[in-house]
Amino acid sequence: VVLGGIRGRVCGIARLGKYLLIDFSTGRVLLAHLGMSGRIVIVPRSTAREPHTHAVLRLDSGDDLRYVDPRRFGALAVYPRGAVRASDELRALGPDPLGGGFTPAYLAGALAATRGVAVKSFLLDQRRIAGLGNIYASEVLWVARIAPRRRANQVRGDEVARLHRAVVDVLSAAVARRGTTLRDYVDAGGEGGENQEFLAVYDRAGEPCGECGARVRRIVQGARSTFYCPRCQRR
DNA sequence: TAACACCTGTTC
DNA sequence: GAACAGGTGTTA
Repeated sequence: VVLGGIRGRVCGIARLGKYLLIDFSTGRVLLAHLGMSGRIVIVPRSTAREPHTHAVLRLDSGDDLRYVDPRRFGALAVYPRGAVRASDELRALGPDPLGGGFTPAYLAGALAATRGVAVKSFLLDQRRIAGLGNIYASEVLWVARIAPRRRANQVRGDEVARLHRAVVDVLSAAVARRGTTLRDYVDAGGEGGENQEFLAVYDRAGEPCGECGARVRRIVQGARSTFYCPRCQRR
């Protein structure tokens, strides 16, 4: 597969929200989003090609960088370096909690600016905060002790401070544990992460809350599963 | 703001 | 066969 004439030396790799940015010495940037089932793997060129391999970059090392995505919800794009930030993909993203700009004051303002949306859905909105997905949204709210159906613009004061800290802590911990592997996720070396062993509520409906022992509940919000503790997260 | 669409694979 | 899955964009 030809990727917009990508060539040259990889001179940097960065992440913004759920987007991976691979910087090439020739002035181009490969933007990748893994969607639900995407993987980027680096394997010897002789390795048999997996089904659903949509793109391959030949590396001088003799390895291939392969983009594999059975469900095809992910995407690849190439931009000149100077045009990446203004691209359709990145233009509207909110601050990344592990980058700059995600402050308690920002969060308070973003929450207050909403109209009636549930705080769980707020956390999933990449225009407000870039990088939280369905797993971490539930985990964040459990850590912050906020009920998922709470209206975002009703979250105030000390709750905002707890929410801000929870967002940063949950994401930092997940990255430190190299991701959450429930089904598909692996890193470029094919290794799964460890964070799934530390999930408090996600995918744990019916199990006791580690804090209070109440049964974790599953509800559906915006067609996505939400998990929470009905005792620890009363409001 | 909710529903649905886009896809394939896994599990019940 | 149905329900479900880590995401997001469009439509009503």
